[in-house]
Amino acid sequence: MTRTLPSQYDPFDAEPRWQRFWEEHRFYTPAADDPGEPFSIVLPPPNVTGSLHMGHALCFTLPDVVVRYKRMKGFKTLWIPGTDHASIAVHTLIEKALRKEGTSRFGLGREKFLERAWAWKDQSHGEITGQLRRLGLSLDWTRECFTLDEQRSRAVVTVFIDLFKKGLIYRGKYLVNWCTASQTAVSDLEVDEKEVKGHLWHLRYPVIGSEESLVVATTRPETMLGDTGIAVNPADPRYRHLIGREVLLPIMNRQIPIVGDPAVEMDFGSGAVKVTPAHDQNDFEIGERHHLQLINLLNPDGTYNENAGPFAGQDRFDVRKGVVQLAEEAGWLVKTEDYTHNVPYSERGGVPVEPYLSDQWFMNVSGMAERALKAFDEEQLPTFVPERWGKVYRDWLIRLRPWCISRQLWWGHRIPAWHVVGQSVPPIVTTDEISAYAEAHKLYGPDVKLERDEDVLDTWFSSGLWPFSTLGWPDQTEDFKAFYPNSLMSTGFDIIFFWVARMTMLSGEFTGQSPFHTVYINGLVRDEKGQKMSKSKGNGIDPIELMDRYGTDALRYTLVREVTGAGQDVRIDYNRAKKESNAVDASKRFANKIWNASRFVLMKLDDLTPVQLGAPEPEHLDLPARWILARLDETSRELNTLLDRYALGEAARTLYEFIWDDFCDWYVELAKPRLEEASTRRVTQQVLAYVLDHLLRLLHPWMPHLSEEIWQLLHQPQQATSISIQPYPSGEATPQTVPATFALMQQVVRTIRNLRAFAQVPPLQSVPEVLLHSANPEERTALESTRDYILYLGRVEALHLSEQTEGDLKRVAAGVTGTVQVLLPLAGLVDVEELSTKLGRSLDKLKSETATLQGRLENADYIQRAPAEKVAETRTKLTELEAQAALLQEQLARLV
RNA sequence: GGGCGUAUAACUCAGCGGCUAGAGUGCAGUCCUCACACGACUGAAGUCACAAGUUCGAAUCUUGUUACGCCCACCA
Repeated sequence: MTRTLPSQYDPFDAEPRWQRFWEEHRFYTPAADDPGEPFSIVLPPPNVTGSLHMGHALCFTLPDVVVRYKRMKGFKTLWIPGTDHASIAVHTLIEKALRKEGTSRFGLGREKFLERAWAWKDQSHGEITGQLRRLGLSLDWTRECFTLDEQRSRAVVTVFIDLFKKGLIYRGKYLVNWCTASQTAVSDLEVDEKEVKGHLWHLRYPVIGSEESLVVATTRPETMLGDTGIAVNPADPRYRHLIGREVLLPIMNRQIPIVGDPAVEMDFGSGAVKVTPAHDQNDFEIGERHHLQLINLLNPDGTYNENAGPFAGQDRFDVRKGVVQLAEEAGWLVKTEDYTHNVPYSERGGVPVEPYLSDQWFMNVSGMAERALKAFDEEQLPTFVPERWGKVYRDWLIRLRPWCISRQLWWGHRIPAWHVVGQSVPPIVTTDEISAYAEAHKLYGPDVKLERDEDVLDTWFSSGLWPFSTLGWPDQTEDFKAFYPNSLMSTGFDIIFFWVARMTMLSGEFTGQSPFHTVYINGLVRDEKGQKMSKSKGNGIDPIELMDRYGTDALRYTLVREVTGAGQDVRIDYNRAKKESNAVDASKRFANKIWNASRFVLMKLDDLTPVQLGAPEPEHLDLPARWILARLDETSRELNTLLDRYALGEAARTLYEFIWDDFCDWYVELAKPRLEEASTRRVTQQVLAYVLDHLLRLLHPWMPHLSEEIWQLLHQPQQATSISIQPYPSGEATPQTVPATFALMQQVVRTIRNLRAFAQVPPLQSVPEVLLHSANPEERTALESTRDYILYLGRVEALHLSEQTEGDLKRVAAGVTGTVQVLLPLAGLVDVEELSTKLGRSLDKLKSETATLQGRLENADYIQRAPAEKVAETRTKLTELEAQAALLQEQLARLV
């Protein structure tokens, strides 16, 4: 009885089946006290802003390959999934929706707004977790987290209070990047510079008590209304004498001082700079150094306030026009130049950000950064793969500035601080309102009234705690003890600053160690034109579309296979109209190839499992069996080495070659006749079953569903188990060398096939005989031992082995491989001319090769300096090539 | 202004001191062989961007040049 399987693999049937199976049976849910060395990792939480894109698919599939490998290697493996509340992103989405409905968050109120946000989150979360499952990731869903859930919120509050008590979180009036669209502060990292064609306006301010005047250049003339100083370089001979004097600021008619500051570039513009400390970061710093006044001109919505004199109430862009017009009319506009410069835009709001003076919460991270630097420099923690990203990380840590952690939004972790109404005293920072009042009463008497701070925390505050908050911290849970620190973090290089650095800093502060040992940095996914996929460009490819067409395993395999040097970008060819991708299609065909090879094996096993068949016994093995088993071990060893180095793509390619070239094209073909013969059937079954079993395990990290499907068919397990928890082949059990005779046989077969094609013999037609000539007796013995294989694979009826060339070469197709001459006698005359050309070309190539090698050997330096083994190698090679050339020459000679 | 990456077959990419520089796709030829036409076999296809250097030996290391791409930075 044989099993009948469809001739095409159907991923759409198999994949959801195994995904449910894995989750139901909790193969990926380790207990904290399970035996084994831990291997732990957390999923970089996707934003609940919508659905996943190709970048996610790549970023999550890569670690899944590692995680599945480690689990099979016997590690106690934990991979925790989760999602991120994405404060500003979700907030912006909801506000956009409200605007369409003709209202705003202020019209709706905080409570209703948050209801909307939670509803949005639920929907997006459902979509995302569905996609994560569809990708076949071996996540432990029983431990799923959300950055805004109760336990994670506890971690956030704990950290906030602690850092506040240490004085590392503080509140103050500082210049922040203000997004006038979402009316919140944003961090430096959330600002994108855009090149904009603007103007450089030169304005003249008269120096008081002098005939002189100073010309300043500016790209934002409207800010002159808030100027409180002029700065020049103290080394500048043009202006040195004016330091300490004052100019009269037009429009506002304010007297403002001229100060000397080395930050001023003498070569740029006029060499004199207007200083607006409340509206420019540089100016703010100059202002601090020289105790200049701060005048805020801006309202949160981007209009100018009462400090703007005649321009109060106007929008910032209108004020610019107004000021320029006034300057022109009054004659203090010296000139206007076209000027292309970078303008900071709010990443989320899409409008130019304004440096804005406001009350914000900050985190002083300098101490934490120092600690992270020390861990990196002294212990290589974390270790970056590839290494070069470590430098990027390091440079960033050195230049860190205080982190603005407050956002004037509603969706997020509300800051746990209560302000005392009507009193200018420090806020009370604590866990909840009741304890806030308790403390307030103690400090300020029974009548105080408190108001909770309106702001929420930057999203990255909670993400920064992710490696340990997901393990239950601040509680000292069993999970935390067993699985912290994490073994690996896999993420894109674009968030090394946003995220990786913040995790290492906060982890150092709160857990005393690096949150993870290794950081694996993956590249971007690019589209068919090589452009970065992004929502704004609309060139994203939905991974679901590719999975719908080709199956999950095909997509996974493609993504990983295309990743070569880790951190390199991945380009997916894609025909948008047809929704087709050659690369993914190739992987699908690989999957189908494996399916069919397995189908063949299963049909030939007489319904016996590998266990029932027993392992192949070394003493009964023939050459092909010894060869494929040795190649299996060799491949296993290579895969282990490569995977340990995170060379996931290279490992994928190595396995591909083994499965397709060695197993399918050579071993399975040779197994066919041996299965027909009673005496060799059993051992061949054993080898086929054994190799299939092991190659499936080798394959499992990349193609979990396909490998599981076949493995289950092969083993017919009586109880629920999974290939994903079977040992990964190490290749160390039988470290045999690959038999060289097999390679000789392959060469001869290839040459025969080549000659057949040359003589236009159809693939299925047998040729009556082939003559092999070799002067080497050992080689003849080796060839003799592979006679059957050559006959079968070459479709030859008879093989004549001899020491010397014989026969009429006008009636043969001839070729040479190594030192073996292969002659294929033909029924008719060969096209002598064509054969001569062909052989002549081979000979020319050989001769140039030979010349190269000869030249090398004639070089005394080479003999002296190159390693002896290389020299010996060259000699052997040369002898071989010369013999080959001689054979070819002889053939050619006999042709004419 | 600093820093990084990439340039190899028509296309997408491997190889990163010593194999006759490889794969997949595409192309050409022969075949629907009882696992697979999502397949088998065979073939054609390359000044390894350019230049100089180091080395016995360079696609591979160094320097420079060119082209493309990315990151960081307070020249108003």
